[in-house]
Formats: sequence, C-alpha cells, structure tokens
Amino acid sequence: MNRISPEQSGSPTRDRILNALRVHGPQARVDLASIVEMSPATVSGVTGELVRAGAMREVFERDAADSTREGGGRGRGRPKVTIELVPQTAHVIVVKLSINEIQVALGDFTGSTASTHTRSLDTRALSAAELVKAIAEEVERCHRDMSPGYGPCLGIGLAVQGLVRDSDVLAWSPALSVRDVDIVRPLADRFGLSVYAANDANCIALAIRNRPEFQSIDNMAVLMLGTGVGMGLIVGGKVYDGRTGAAAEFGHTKYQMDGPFCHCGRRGCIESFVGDYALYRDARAMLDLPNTDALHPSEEQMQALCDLAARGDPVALGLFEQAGRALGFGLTNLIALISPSLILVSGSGVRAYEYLEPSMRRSLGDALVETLLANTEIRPYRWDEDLTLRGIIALVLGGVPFQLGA
Amino acid sequence: MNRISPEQSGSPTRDRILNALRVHGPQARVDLASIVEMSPATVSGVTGELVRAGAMREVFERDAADSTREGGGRGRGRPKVTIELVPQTAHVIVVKLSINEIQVALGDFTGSTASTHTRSLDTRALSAAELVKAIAEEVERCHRDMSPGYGPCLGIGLAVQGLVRDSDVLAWSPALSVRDVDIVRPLADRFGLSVYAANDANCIALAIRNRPEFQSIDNMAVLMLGTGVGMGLIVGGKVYDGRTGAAAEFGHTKYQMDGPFCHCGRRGCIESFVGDYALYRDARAMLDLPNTDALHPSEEQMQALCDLAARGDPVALGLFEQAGRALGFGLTNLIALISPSLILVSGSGVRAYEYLEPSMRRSLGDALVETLLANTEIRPYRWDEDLTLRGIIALVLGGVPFQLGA
DNA sequence: CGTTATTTCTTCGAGCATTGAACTTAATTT
DNA sequence: AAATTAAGTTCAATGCTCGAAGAAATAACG
Repeated sequence: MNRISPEQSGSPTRDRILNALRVHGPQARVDLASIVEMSPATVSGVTGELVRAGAMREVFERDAADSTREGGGRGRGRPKVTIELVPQTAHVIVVKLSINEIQVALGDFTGSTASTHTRSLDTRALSAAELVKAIAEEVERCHRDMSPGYGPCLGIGLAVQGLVRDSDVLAWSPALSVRDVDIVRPLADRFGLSVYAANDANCIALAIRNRPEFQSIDNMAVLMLGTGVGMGLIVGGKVYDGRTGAAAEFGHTKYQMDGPFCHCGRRGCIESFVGDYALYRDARAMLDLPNTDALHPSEEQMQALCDLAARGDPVALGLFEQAGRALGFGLTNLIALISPSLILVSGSGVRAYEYLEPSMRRSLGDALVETLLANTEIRPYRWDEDLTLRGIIALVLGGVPFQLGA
Repeated sequence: MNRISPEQSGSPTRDRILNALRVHGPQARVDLASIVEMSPATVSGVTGELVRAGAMREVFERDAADSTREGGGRGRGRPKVTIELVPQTAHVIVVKLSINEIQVALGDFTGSTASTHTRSLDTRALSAAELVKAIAEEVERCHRDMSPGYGPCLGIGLAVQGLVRDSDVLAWSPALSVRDVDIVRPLADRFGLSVYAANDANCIALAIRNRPEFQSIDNMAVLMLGTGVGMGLIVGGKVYDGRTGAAAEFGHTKYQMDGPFCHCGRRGCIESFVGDYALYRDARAMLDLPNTDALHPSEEQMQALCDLAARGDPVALGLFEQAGRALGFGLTNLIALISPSLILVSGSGVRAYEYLEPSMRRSLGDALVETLLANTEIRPYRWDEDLTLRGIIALVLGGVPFQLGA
C-alpha cells in the first residue's frame, strides 16, 4: 500500500476510531473505547471534535436493543448513544479494471459503494496512454455524476487483475496486452490526488478481513478461484504484498513441472489445473461442449460443467477431482510455508467447491503432517462481486488520513 | 515470539536504543538519534538515564576514525563520544537443543555469547520430564559457572530443531521421540523467569537479519540446508512464525507427491531430495561409501560426497543436480507466494552450493515468470555454528524489556 | 595565539496525546 | 422520590518528544 502524495499523518487515534466505525458500524462511545483500546475520555475527545466538524453524528434509534449489554435490553443506567459516520463527509473514487471492462464506483466516508458504473471496451486493444485516458474519463464521469452534497475526494483507487509492482505500475494483467504501465503517476498528476493501485485479490482479502468476524485473525489467505487463480494474503493483520507488490501469486505456484501450459507462459502452474479456462479446456476435449473464447469461458459455460457434475457425469467429476488434487497440492505448500490460521476459498469457482473438496482434502491429508494441518482451517466463502470495490475503497480510506478542516 | 511472564512494557524508545546498540555496536548519540529516528534531545535523555544506571558507558578511543563523517577523519567540531552497552548489566541463558546434544550459553547485555557449554546425551531416549530436567540442569550449571559481576538474568531462551507450537510446546523435534512437550511453563515456574522457545531456523534468520547490512530488508528468507531443510522467514521486519509458530516449514513443501519418504512420514518433501540424509541415501545406493547412521550422515561423509563432485564424479554431480532441481522447485513456490526481496541459502549444506546452483537456477528460470524472478535475489550465506545462539539471545533480549532498577 | 566556525551534547520549556478522577446526565429500580 | 447504575464530559496530571538555546570541545583561520 503506498501513495503518491506526501504522507500527512493524521492522528492515529482518530484514524483508528474512524476505521472502527467503518468495520463495526455505528457504535456508542464506550464500545468504541473498548474496540480501539483507549480510555472513554480519549474517545470522547476525538468524537466530540469530529461531531463538531460534521464528520460524525449521533443517531437516535427508538427502542434500540443493545447487544453489548447482557440481556440485550436497554438495562439501567444512562442509555448509550450510538454515533455514526456521515457518509457524505468525503468520498473516494475507485476503479476496477478487468478483462474488457472498466468499473468505476463512488465510495462514501463509511466505506460503502455509493454508486457504480460499468463500461465495456476492448481492454486488450489499449495502449498505455489510452488506458490511462479511459480510466481518467471514467473517474471524471463518476465525479460528474456524483450526487451533490459530498465532501472532498480523498483519493483514487485502482483494483486490477494481475501483477501490480510497487503499488505503482501494472507489471502484467490479463486484461491488457501492454506491460509495465505506470498507472499511478499520470492519474495522481492529473487529479492532484493520492492514487492507490492494488491487485484485485488483495482488495478482496482486505474487504473480507475488514468484516467484524475476522478482526482477530491476523494470518489468513483468501483464495480466488475464477478464470485464473488468485490469492490475497493477510499477514500480521495487514495485506501482504511483498516488497514489490508482486506476491501471493498462488495460482502460479507449481504442481507439475511438465504440466500443461499456463497463461503466464510457464508450465504446470496450479492455475493451469484449477482455473476455469483449464477446466473448460479439458472438458471440451472429452465432452461435447460449445466452442468458446478459450481463454475466458463464460459463467454459463462453467455452470453447465457444474451441472454435468451434479448429474454424476464421471468425466466432469473426474476433472474436478483432478483440480481438487492440484489445489490440495498448492495448499499444502501454502500451509507449510505460512501456516495461516484460516484459508477461505472464494471467487466464482466456489460453485464447484463440493466437487473439488474431497480430493483437495485427500491431497492435503496425504501430504501434510497433522501438526501443520490442524493449525489451519479451510472453508469456502460466499463469493460476492462487490468485495473488490469495498476492498479498494477501504484501502484508499485507510491510506489517506482524514484531516480536519482539510 | 511470546513469553510466560506478564509483558511489562519498558519504554519503547529505550528498547529501540538498546537494540540499535546491539545491532550497530557502539555509537555516538547523534548517530543513535538518526538510527532510531528520534531527536538528539530524546536520545540524550534516555542514554543519560542509562549511563547513570550503569547499563551504558562512554568509551574513549584514541585517534578514533569516524566513518560517519565525510573524509573519515575526526573533522572539526566537538568530537563524538561513542557509548557502548556494559556487557555485565544483565544476562540471559539460552539453550540449543539438537540431536544428541544440549548446548547452553550465557548471553550478555550486548547480545554476545559470553560462554558456552555442550553436553552430549541420547536425546531421543528422554521422556518429557527428563528433557525438562536435563535442560534445567544445564541452565543451573550455566548460572553456577557464570563469571561474577553479572547483573540479573532477564530470561531463558530455547532454540530447538523442529516444530515449536505457540512458542510454548515442542510439537515435534527430530531430537526427541516424545511429542508435544510443554517446555516453557515448567522452566518458567522453576526459575521464575520469562522463557522463550523458538525454532532454530527462526533464530538464525533473526540473527542474520540483525546484522547491520540487512536492517533495511523487511522481507527475506533464510534457508537452512543440513540434515534436514529448514527456513526462517522475516516478514515485515520481524520473524514470522504464523499464529502457531508452526510455519516456514520449507523443507516439507512438496516436490513430488509420489517421491521418496521423508522424515516427516510423508512423501516427496523437498527435504527428501535436498537434505543430507537424502543425498547420502541416494549416494550410497550408487557409490561405494561407508555405511552410516542413515538418518544423520556426518560432516565428514558429506564432505566426502562433495569431494567426489569436485573431482567431477558424474554420479555425485547428478545427485546434486537433482537436489538443485528440487530446491529450485521449492523456491519457485516460495517466491510466488511471498516474493521476499532476498533469499539466503545457508546451513552446513552450502558446502555444495556450487553444485546445486546451476540446476536450481534453471529450475527457477523454467518455472517462474521474469517479473517475479527479478524481484528476488538469491545467494549463499556463510554458515556459522554460532548464529543460532546469537539469534535466541537476541530473541530473549528483544522480548524482555529492560527495566531500570529492576 | 586568539577568534571564528563547526559539531556534539545537554537542558529547559512548550506541545501534545492520553488517562484517572471527579462530575454530569439520563435512564431504571425500589 | 430516592437510590442505583451506566454513559459521557471535563479537567488536571503525567509522560513523551522535540525545538531552541546554550554549553562544550574541537579544527580552521588570520
């Protein structure tokens, strides 16, 4: 995570309180104090300031049930007054770049997506300059279409499929035919704002980790099964992107040195066994399936393959079984190296999780000593298209400190 | 990294200054200020306090060349006065447990090993209680034999080959036949001190990262080639041991699902291709070599194998080539997942690095896209028996905050 | 040889974040 | 109505850090 504009550090306590409200939703001051582990006096000071500045407000609910008090009722004593962020305080604009699609979204001060717009275009036909231009146009359109009343734009975020080096340049993306596009600086110069670029899987991992139920899990991995196979890694409570941002390429971890060719140009990557394109490629060789853009089978086509498996088709089941084995092999190595306490399997590919899981577990059981296996929980996680946007919004909001009166 | 005794946090600034002196050696206050990135005023305050307490002292060198001033001479202006830690201020006692050997060392306040003592015994014959007893005896012996004048014992450290879970219990070690030995609590109770247990490879990684030249490298891996294959991982500037301490088991990363059996009971681990025992096992099948304790070929025997390769023996060279391929495969996965900026290959096995390297590099080049490969430097690192002790000493010193007048 | 320049180091006071304690507010229970 | 309970506020005390001013110790310069 980095920025272009100079890092004007806001008050860390204030940022933590803002973040707590984004993660946990509206909270009473006492509860905020315990979340951020500061005294009520401190929280009172900070929230007072922010309420006066108009960034927060007290919310009056009638008959609010209070889940933090035992019994759930309101109990005795002075009632809590929950405070919430004012969504319009400020905003961020984020862009998701994927194959043949640029999606732009307005993120409000609470971290929610306020509006989105999608533009289809042939991304692989773009030059570096055209790409920058297209993205800038979408950012401008988003700004134009923004409903009135929003405060300043805090920054711009960019979530990209592919390899983002130094959070700066798009080293490689399946959506592009150009490489090493310096995307951040032109946008930062053009808009005079902080610009953040990140891998889409990292964004998703951040969005998921930001859910209340995962707050205490400091080391986790989020696997993204789809056309390709990506991964976002949370290490020590933060998104890990290596020194160079070029990490967590789980999909290009090896299964067999002499395996099939992968999109990356090498052989035997996990992705070339588990990715949608690999499954469909093999399926088409053995089953009577419609021809397709070999690189990117559609959702319907993949669903058809799943349906075959559901009907007990041995070939389809065999394909998924093989993919599960490869997946298990990759997870074995991931666990041996990192031993995250939780691995979530997500992405559109979870549709076939039930067919992958048995052979994946078998593979893990065969290859990994119990001591290691017992430390890591693996489970599927509902896939939600919107996670990428929430993640990149969180990244920008978390990166740019909020300044009073800025 | 954890402790048993409650974490009484000392002043973080004081700890950083102590650490800076341990890492960089004696320094003038100005230079300390720039190392810890605090103002000279703050450093002056802290060092003044510590000098008065007797934990530091000014050191008067005659004709000191000053490498931090341009020209190297003493230059104009008031000369710097370097301060150093007083080694006797306090001490730690550390124990290294390896196969058939318990080594105990006294670590002084500067982080150096002041004295060591080694005891040979059949570690695999010990019960859990006997192991605790043996270690406690060595700690007591070390304390008895300690030259007079040392301040209080700050803590006890334990570096172990094998899997340390939760920095608490020895889940598994090749040195032991028992499993899941809770080693920390009995020792902590017995001596009333903080006790730290850590994997030996992690200790070595810490010791290496603590060298001045690696201070700026936040993500690195230290590979330990020896009888087994271990790894220590530095992530975000700190030793990474997963939530459970059971991470960085690079040696048990997979190469071939149906490969030879490994010590861990599974098949096809990198270690079962690269570990000394694996090399010697295969060598003995093809060459006329003396029989041996198959699990642990001696240094001489391994040296003999290297000599064969040096003389151009095709079988020996072939073995190392295969090991290099396996190593390259493992590194491919490591780099794809973590992309550390530096990988050091160390351990007694570096003796054969020149025979491993070509096939290792070839394997990496075949399997990894350039973008990833270019981000990681791989090089051998001189192996030094003493690194483990320095590492565990640093771990204890870094974990226990130094209290004035404690 | 004295003066000036230069650099290190110390001291002191200002500024800031944080907190405990006392207090106020607003509800329920008796 | 009084007592109790809990939330939130205010304020003074603490502690950390730093800038500024000054003291100390040296080299360079005339």
